[in-house]
Amino acid sequence: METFSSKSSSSSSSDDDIKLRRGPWTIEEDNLLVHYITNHGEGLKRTGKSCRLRWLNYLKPDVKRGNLTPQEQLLILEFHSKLGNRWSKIAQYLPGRTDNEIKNYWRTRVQKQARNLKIDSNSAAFQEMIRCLWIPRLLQKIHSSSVIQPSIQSSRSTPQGFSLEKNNSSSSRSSSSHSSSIYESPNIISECPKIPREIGDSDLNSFVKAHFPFDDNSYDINNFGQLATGNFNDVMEYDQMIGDVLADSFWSMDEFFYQTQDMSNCK
DNA sequence: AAGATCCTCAACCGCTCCTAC
DNA sequence: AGTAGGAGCGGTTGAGGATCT
Repeated sequence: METFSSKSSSSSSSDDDIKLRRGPWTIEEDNLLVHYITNHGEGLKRTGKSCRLRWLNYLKPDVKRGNLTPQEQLLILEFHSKLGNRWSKIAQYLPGRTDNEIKNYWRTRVQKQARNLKIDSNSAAFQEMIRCLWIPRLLQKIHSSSVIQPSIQSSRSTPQGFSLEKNNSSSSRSSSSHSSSIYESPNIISECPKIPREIGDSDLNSFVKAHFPFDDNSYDINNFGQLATGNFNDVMEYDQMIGDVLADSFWSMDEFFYQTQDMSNCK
């Protein structure tokens, strides 16, 4: 009897995955293994576990390298809010990205911002900040790059049919049977508090306290930057003003802080 | 220029779950 | 039903590169 496991690996779970064989080894498999060891030797002084990890996280041909795109960052934020620290689950929605990579991104980028703000990254307040500040900015960034490079489209899809790229056509979006909530997210912008353009640090302090009631009020408003010197409907205008300095594929909240500081300098 | 500090990310650890026997 | 072993997962570590002083 031969059995197959449909249990997904950390890096992939699409329907066309090669099914892992389980159960007793067949003569053919034994011969294949003997042939392989005869030709290549036992070789490495590594455990199977270590080899597996090296393959999945680094050597596998479809592993993507390089910085996460704004789209990918958006997906991570979105799915983390739904799934929590279930990295392998989140990785299923980012083809070519490993659970390890996503986990590292969350710890080194997202949690870093929470530390800067002196708030708990698991707190409702931080989640709200991501929803109201970070995600809308990523959406604006994605939108502005799709204007610059409208040809960027991909048929690549995630296990549940989420398109990784923003669909420029509202009609085609509405025709999809799997419309992703992520790209409905621009509504977040209107749902979230508008931050007055002309606002001093002390006013900003009050504003943030009013709209983002942190558990710990000792957050450092200086690290929050001049974040609130405009509202988010102005971001595209700002992007045009400073040129396409964000044309590269990576964008982080750090840059967000720097940009907003620059923006206030330009006034 | 050099030492200190920070940051990133690949790899390891230990636990849980699943499967074969 | 119980046990052993392997796979997969999330948390953590540490080497090495980057940046700061």
